[in-house]
Order: sequence, then C-alpha cells, then structure tokens
Amino acid sequence: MRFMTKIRTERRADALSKERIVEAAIAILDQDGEGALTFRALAARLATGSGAIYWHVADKQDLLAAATDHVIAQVTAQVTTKAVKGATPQEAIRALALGVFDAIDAHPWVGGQLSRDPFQYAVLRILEGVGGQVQALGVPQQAQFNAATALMSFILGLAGQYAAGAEFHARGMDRTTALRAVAAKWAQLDPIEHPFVRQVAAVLPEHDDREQFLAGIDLILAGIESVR
Amino acid sequence: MRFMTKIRTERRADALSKERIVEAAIAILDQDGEGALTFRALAARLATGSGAIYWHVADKQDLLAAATDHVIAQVTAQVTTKAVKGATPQEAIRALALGVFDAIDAHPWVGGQLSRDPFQYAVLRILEGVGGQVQALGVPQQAQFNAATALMSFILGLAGQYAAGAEFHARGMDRTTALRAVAAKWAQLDPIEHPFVRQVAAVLPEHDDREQFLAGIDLILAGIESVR
DNA sequence: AGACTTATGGAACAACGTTCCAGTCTTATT
DNA sequence: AATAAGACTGGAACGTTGTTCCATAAGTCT
Repeated sequence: MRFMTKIRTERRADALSKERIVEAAIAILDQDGEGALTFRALAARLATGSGAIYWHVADKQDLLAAATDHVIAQVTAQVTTKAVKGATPQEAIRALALGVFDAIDAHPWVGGQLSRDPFQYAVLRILEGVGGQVQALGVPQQAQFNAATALMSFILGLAGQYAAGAEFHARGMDRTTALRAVAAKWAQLDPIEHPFVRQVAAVLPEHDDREQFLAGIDLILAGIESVR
Repeated sequence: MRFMTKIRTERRADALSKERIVEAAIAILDQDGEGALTFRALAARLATGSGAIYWHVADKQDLLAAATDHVIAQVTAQVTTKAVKGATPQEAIRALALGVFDAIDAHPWVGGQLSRDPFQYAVLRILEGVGGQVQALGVPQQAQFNAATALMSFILGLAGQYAAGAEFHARGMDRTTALRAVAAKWAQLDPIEHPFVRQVAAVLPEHDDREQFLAGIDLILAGIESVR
C-alpha cells in the first residue's frame, strides 16, 4: 500500500504480503469456487484478521484482478516464449487463445473476472499478445484495432459463458450431464418459434468446447485474411 | 409461483405482479444503475415489503433474467418483423446485432446480465435469431453450430465489456472523457513490453463503438462466407 | 359461513465487504 | 540503550445485502 524507500528485511517466515494473499485467494477460488472467496475465509486460511488483509489489498476487486493477472501472466509468458520460434502469426494467435482457454478451464473464476472488467491488466496482456500477432499478419494499421479487439471480444465472450457454465454445474455434476440437462430443456421448446435452438440442443451434449473455441478463432482469422 | 387453473380476476389496480415488478426493476436499473437494484429499493418503489416480491419472483437472478428478457424480447421482435422483407441474411444478422448493441447502450446493465448467464432465455432468443440467419446463409449443417455460437460469443463478449465500461464512468464523466483517462494510462506503459496497446491508446478516445462492433460482426461474417 | 388458497408487508437472520482502532513489531535516530 | 515513528497485525464493529419467516388480510370455493 505504501512505497518503501528502504529495502525490506523479512519479518517472519509467515509474514503477510500481497503475493501470499493472492496465492491463498487462488487456492480458495480453485478449491471451492468463486462464492467461497470471502475476506473471512481468506483471513482464516492465512491465520489472521480481515483488517490485516486490507493493508496489502485495496478491496475485493483489486484482489480478484491480482489473482486473475497471476494466472494470465503465466499463460502469456509461456506462450510468447514458446511460440516465437518459427510459428506463423495464425499459429501464435491460436496458441495464445488456447492458453487462455485452458487457464479458464483450470480456473473457471478467471473467465468471469476477465469478462467483467475489460480494463484490468490481465486483459491488457492478452490484447497486447493478440495485437502483436495481428500486426505480424500484415493487417493494415487502421484495421488492426478492429481485428484485435474483435478477437478479444470473442475470447472474453466465451470466457464469460464458460465460467457461467462451470458455475452452473458446481457440485457433483460433470460438464456432460449438465449440458445434457440444458439440451433436454431446449429440446422441449416450441419447434416453430425455436427451430435452430432445438437443432443445437441435439449437438450440445457431445460437442468439444476446445474445438468450438478454436473454430471461432479460425473463423475470425479467416475473416481477417479475407479483408487483408 | 403456482400454476393457476382458473382465470384470475383482478385484485386491485395496484396489485403486484411479476410484470409490474420487472418494470419497476428496469426503471431503477436504468435510472440509478445496477448497484441500485435492491429488494428494499424495489419494495419502496412498489410501496410494499420485500417479502411480497418473493411471492412473484424466485430470487434476484430470476428478477434480472426477467428484466433482461423483457428488453431483449422487444429487440428480437422488432428486428425479425422489420428485417424479414427483402433483406439478405447478412443484413439481418447486422440488424439483429445492432439491435442488441443499441439495447445495451440504452440499458448498460443488460450487457452485464447477458454475459453472466448464457443459458437464460434472452440469450436463447438471440441465438435463435442468429442461427436462423446462419442457416439462410447456406452454411452446411455441421458448421452452423460453430458459426452461430461464434457470433454469439462475440456479441456477448462486447456486451460485457461495454457494460463494464458504462459502469466505469458512472457519474458525471461521459464516455469520451472516461476513455481518454484510460488511454492516458495506457500511453504511459512500457513501450517495449506493450507497443500495441500504446498504439491502441492513441485511437481509443475518438473511436466509434457502434462502428467497432459492426466491424467485428463483418469480420466474422466474412470468415463464415470464406469457409462456406 | 366457514375452509382453503393466494397474496401481502414487515420483522428477523445470516453473511458479506469494509472500516476502525488498540495494540505490536521493526527500523532509524539520538 | 532509550525513544519516537512508522509499518503491520488481528479482531471487533458497522452498515447493507439477499433471503426466510410468519402473522394476517383478501379473495374463492363448497
């Protein structure tokens, strides 16, 4: 919270710090879901009081943004160092997008947080990665903004949906049975008013989310190339 | 809450009903934002108690979904009746997407709600509209699912971002000055680590959201046509 | 007229984010 | 070594929220 003019010597091994708080928050989020992260639960896990946490963290939104950035930073770092050598821009974009997707798959709360605040640092990281590859793709300068933000919106949109879906089948139910339940409900809709949704319902339970996500990315990439 | 086997005679002119509750909720949401909708505020506006509201509405999520559906139903109804006559599928998709965009622009809370719950009825309405036009576009059956959901994800992604942005400049600040503030922050980022975001920052304050949104739609449409 | 369902409104509950504050520990200065 | 000043801690307390409970009224049916 304050700037430290001198080098900090360690207090104790279990001293509080933003990093330790964020890691504990991630552990709670991963283990028990988005609703389980409260300052009381966090304080209990860190064996302290809620007030102490506020010395290192501005508020809950700050905490969630830091946790999200912690996860996304690993993704962007890993992807950019691995994909730089001899990959086409298209491949790099696919790798980055899939990295984000897998991160959300492993930490569903990240999806919700990403889609909720477009100006947080984690989103900026992804936009930078996507934008750089859009440039490398040879898209003219005026079109780069629209191309990169379109990819971003698609990624964030699916992030939010996936996160909501994960929340939906929180306990016990796995993804397939949860989707089957939704599909069953959709299949009972009025055939005249909702023909397409009924057709989708048939495919929904056994579709591959990763494949669907990648297909969307490829669709946008094809669109970008067609207007290049 | 219960099924009514007989026709309901009216109680009083000011009798509570789900419709009246939803309309009051929309009025609060539009006037004072997402954070202002509480059951206490709602009860005060309807001159009743919070308990009475729960007779007509399951919980807050149900209320928000109903309010969102109220807004989106108007959009889909208006677009489908107007755009049917002599419009290409592409034009119909653009009209539908723009209708959703304008609805979110007029009611920013709709954007947040749409991106938060992908299985609510309002989303289903949009998917049906998009999907029908994707079929009309001549996309082969196996590809329809990916094409329609990609359009949906993009729309919902931008919906969430736009809603978050609207929340961001809640009081006094208009959109341009709010974006200028974000752009100023981005312009101060490290040029080596974030070259693209800095370039975006220059364009950000004076860009047109509607145009950006439409450009994304057209990009995906171009992608769909290129693989047709 | 009574019995039963539908509907109302206000009190009460548990949980949350956040603030406050009385202390304790660490470091720098005398 | 003593002391002052800041950094940090932990737990109590505050105000607000969604939701539940319940006594009671209004309407409907036999």
